[in-house]
Amino acid sequence: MSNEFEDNDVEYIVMIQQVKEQWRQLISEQLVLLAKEKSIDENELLKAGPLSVQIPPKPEMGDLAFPLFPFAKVFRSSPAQIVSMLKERLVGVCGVSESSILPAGPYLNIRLDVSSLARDVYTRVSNEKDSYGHTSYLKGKRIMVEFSCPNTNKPLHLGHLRNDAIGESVSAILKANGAEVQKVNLINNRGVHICKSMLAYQKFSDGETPESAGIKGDHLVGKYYVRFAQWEKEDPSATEQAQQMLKKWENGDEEVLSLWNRMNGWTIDGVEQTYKKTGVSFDAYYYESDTYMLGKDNILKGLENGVFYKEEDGSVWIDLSEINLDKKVVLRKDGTSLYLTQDIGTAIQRHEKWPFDSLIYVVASEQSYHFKVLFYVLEKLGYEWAKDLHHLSYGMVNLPDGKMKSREGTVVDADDLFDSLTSLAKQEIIGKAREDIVGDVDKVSASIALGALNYYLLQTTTTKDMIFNPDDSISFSGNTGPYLQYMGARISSMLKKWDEMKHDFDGIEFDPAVLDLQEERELIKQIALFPSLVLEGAKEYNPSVITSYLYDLSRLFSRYYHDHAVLKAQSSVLIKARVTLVEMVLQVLKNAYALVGIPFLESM
RNA sequence: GCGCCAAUAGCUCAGUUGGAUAGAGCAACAGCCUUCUAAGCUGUGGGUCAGAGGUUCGAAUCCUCUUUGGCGUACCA
Repeated sequence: MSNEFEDNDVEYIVMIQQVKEQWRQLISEQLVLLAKEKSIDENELLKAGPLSVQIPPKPEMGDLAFPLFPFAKVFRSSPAQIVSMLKERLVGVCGVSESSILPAGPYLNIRLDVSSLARDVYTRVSNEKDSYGHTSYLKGKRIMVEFSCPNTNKPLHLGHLRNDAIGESVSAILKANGAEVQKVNLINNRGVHICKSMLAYQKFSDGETPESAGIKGDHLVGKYYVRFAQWEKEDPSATEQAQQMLKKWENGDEEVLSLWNRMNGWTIDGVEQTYKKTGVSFDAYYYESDTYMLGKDNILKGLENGVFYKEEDGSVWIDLSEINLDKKVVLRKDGTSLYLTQDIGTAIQRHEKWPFDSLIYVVASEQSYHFKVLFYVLEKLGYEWAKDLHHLSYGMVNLPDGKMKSREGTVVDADDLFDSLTSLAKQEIIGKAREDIVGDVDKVSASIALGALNYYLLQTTTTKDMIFNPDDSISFSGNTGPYLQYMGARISSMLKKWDEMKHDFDGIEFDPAVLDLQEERELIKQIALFPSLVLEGAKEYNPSVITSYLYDLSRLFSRYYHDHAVLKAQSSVLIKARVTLVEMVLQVLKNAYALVGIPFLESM
C-alpha cells in the first residue's frame, strides 16, 4: 500500500541507492553489449526483464547481488556462465577492479568501495546532524493526522497507547520527509455513554471531586462509568434514564450541561496528564459536541440534492450499492445525529480551518467499514478532497487470554502500566547502583519506561493485531527499547572520555580507509541506508520500519564495540576513524529514536 | 450468509520489487565482568512458513480453493 502522493518532481537522494543504481546501469549495459556480440535480438533480451539488484544474505558474500537466472534462456547459457562472461567484460573493458567482483554461482556479487561511501556518509551526517536521514519527499504537503480520540467517560487504556504511539510516530516520520503536519485530537464528549458516568455520579458520588478524593480526574469519572454498569444490572431503568439525560443535554438543560462541563473537564485534565507523561501532544483539538450540528446541516443539504433519501419514518439513508455495500442510516428518525454524522461535520470543519493535502485517521481496524462509508458520503456530497482522506487502520491489542473487556475488568489502564514500567526501571537503576551516575533517577526511569513502551507497541507491523504480554512488556533485556537506549548511553559515555583526550588528536583527519573490518563496513552501510527507511516509513505509514532498523543498527554496533577497542585502538588514525564512526552511529540512533518516541539518554 | 484481515520456532514478532542455507528476542542449556556501562557479548538446541493445487528457471512472498482465528456487516461510538 502506498499513499496518494506521486514520486515525480520529488528529489530525494539516497546514497546507497545511487550506488546500487550505478552498478545496475553498468552491468545492464554490459549485458546488452554481450547480447549484441552473440547476435541476440534486443527484444528477446528485453523479455528477460530489467536486471534486479539485491543484497546478499551474508556480508562476506559482497554488498550487492545481481541474480542472472532470467537471462539464461536468452543467452542459452547457464546463469553462472553469464556471470563469468560479465566479469570478464567488467574487468577487461570497464576497468573494474577484479577484487570487487565476487561471482557466486548464478549471482554476480559486487563488493563496494565502502571507504568512499563512508566519506559521503560522513559529509552528510556532519552537515545535516539532527536532520540526517530526512528527505524532501513530502515537501510542501500539508498533512493532518488524527489520533487518540478519547471518550470523556473513562481514562486511557492500552489501545489508546498503541494509537498514540502510532499517531506520534507517523507524524514524526511524515515531518522528517518534509511535510507540514498538524496533529489533531477529537474528543468524544457527546453521546449516551458520556451520560452514563454522569448519571452514576449524580446518584452515587456525594459530590466528591478529584481533589477531595485524591484521584486523577479521568479515573474518578471512569469509576462512575463502572458504577453505572453495576447499577444497570440491578435497575433495568438505568439505560432509559441515561437516554433521558441525553435528551436533556441536547435540549440545553442547564443542570445537565454544567455537570457535563465539570466532568469533561476532569477527564480531559487527567488525560492531558497522561499525554504529558507519554510524550503525546496535539496542534489542535476538535470536540464532537461542536461538529455534530454541521454534519447534520450537510446531511439535510445532501437530502435536497438527492444524495440521500428519506424513509417513511423520517430517517435519512444513503444507498451504498455503488461501492458494493448495503445502505446506511445517516440521520435518526428523531432527527438526531450519529457517529457518522458527527464525523462528516468534523472533516468539513477541518478542511475549512486548515486545508490539507491529506488527512490520516489513525483508528483501529474494526472501524474500516465506518471510514469506507464516511469517505464515500463526503465524495457524494461533492467535497473534492474526499479522495485525500486515509484510514490508517491499525490492529487490535489483545491480551494473552484474549480480548480486553471492560466488563470483565481486563482492560489495561494506561497510567497503571506506565507507572509500573517506571518503577521497574527505577528498581533496575538502584539494583545496579547507578543513581549517582544517572542523576535524576525519576526522570530517567520515566524515559526508560517510555522507550520500552513505545518500542514494544511500534515494533509490530501497524496493520496487524498484536498480543500484549505484560511479562514481556516489562522486560528490559533483549529486543527492547532500553536495549536501544543503552547503545546511545554507552556511546555517550565513551564520547565523554573522548572529549578529555581529543586534543591529542587535533592534527589527525578522518581516514575512512582504515575502517576495513567487516563490522565497520556493515555499520557504514547501515548508516547510509537510514534515509531510505525514513522514506519507506512515510510511504507505508509504518513506524515498524524504523524500529527494526534501529534494532539492526544497535546489534551491529553492540557486537562491534564489544570486540574492538575504540579509544584504545592501535593507532591514532584508527582511533580517530573509529570515534568518527561511533559519532555517526550515535547521530543516527538519535535521529531514529526521535521518529519512534524513544527518549535519548546520555546515561542510564 | 456476505465483506475485510490474518495464520512463520514452545511464546512474541521480523522477513524488501518473488531469489542463495527462512531470521531475531523471550524461554532452556553452556560460556564471558581487575578490559570504552554485563540493561551487554558468544555458543547449543528448536521450522511440513496452516493445508492442497497453480503461475515461475525459482514461492513464506503472487493466484485459486480448503481449514482455523479475528473484525465488521447497529437508528452504539
